[in-house]
Amino acid sequence: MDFSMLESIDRDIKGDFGGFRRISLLFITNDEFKKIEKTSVYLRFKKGETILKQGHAPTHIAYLQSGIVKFNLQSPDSEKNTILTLVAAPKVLGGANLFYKDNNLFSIVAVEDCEILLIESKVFFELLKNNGPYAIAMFQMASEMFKKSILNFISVANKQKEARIADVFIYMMEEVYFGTTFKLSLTRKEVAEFACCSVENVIMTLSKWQQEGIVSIEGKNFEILNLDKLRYISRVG
Amino acid sequence: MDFSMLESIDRDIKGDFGGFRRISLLFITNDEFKKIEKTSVYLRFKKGETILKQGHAPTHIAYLQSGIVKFNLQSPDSEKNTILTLVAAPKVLGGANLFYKDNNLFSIVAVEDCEILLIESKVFFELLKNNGPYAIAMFQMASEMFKKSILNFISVANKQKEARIADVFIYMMEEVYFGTTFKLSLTRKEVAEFACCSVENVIMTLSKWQQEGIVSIEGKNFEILNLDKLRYISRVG
DNA sequence: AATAAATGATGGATTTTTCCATGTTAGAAA
DNA sequence: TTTCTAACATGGAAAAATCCATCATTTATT
Repeated sequence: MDFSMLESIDRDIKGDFGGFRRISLLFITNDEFKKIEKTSVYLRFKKGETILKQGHAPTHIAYLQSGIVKFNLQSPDSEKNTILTLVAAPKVLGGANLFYKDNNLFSIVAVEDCEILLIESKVFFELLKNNGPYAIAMFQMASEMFKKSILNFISVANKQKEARIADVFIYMMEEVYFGTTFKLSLTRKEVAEFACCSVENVIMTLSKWQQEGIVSIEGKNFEILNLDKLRYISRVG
Repeated sequence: MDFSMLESIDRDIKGDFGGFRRISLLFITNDEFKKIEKTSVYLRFKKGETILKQGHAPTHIAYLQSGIVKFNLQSPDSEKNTILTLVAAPKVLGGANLFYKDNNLFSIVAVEDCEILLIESKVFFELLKNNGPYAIAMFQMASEMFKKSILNFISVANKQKEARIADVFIYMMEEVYFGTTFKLSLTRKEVAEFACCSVENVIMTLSKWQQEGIVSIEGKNFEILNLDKLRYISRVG
């Protein structure tokens, strides 16, 4: 069961359902893919727009072709938001929503302009039923995202604020922006929702890091200057 | 996609691979099930024994026929344990481990004596490949457990200690012991690892609840006397 | 351009939580 | 039974994190 080929998908394909078509055609036929194509819509979402909504019936699967989204969880009892994870294109979105048979557990919201392929769940699952390997491949993609949530859970459960904020920035470097220099898509408040702490804590920590020369910050523009130190904080902080 | 029939499995079947056979035969043939049977072992685990170990290759899938297990996560950086969730029989175990292609993300440890069916992953996945609906059903079971972890995550991320401990006891009542009176399988330390707080906090909270008449505690024997109040604490505490 | 609203930033008081020291009790092992 | 170890229990000191008030800056709206 080696699906490592899934990991080296070209990030630059535009239109024509791009990467999703390519992944899918490893498992299903062109005719089968046409069925998906016919009942799918290709949409653009602006920063801030909700793509899939928490609590709604999971009528669609989303394929993120370009852009960045957050998995956003609104707790029923309070007005507090939690960001489960950030995801950069290209990915099959859904995570737990994908195979969870009740209503969507969380919302998926664009934090950068996104190109999204919305696929009807019914059609998609019909294909999965007839194609075990395709189903397993999709499960494994979903499991990867589950793993990210679990790792974030460990971080939140066992580490102190500073280490958690460090984890958030290391994650963004490695999994979202693919580099140490980036224009942050999240507000300080959203970073706090991701690291599960107060906004003040994020701001204070960032100021401190800047003074110590660990990061360079100008508004939304970040550069991680001392990754080793950041990793050290993540470990012992 | 209605798999509601999975939810009404008889809890009292013993031996002969019991419930797992029954679930499986909804999707696969008797001959196919024999393949599983041939390469599987039926084992008993004593309280405290590890069934699947974190970091090991996922060579086996476990079906929990009777007993209670914890999903135990040891953070790599510290000696701290986190209990992701508690699971009572009958269930297909594995959760993320089940479909996650790398090493097991967490350990599965018996907190009560257990009867376990250990199935070779290879054989199991061979069947899933040839049977989409079976694969989907198994993944949905795994997603249920994922949901539990997510709900626990929300609790830990947004609530204070007392509310989290309340959540743990409500969960145990509803999903593990199926009633308000039970002999707790976890030590106070383990409850702390589940609620992500210190042992002292658990002990103090329990004493307080006992004084307020919310619970009755005699060593390991618990009775929830005022569930409404416990739910109230979970909400606003 | 003017105004409003959201975001970013800072310091101190308050609250929450953990850590530490100490002691008791229950259960396992010799 | 005795001894030992782990679990349970409590209180106070120390640390961590949030809350609150205030204000500057940026962004969006009229």
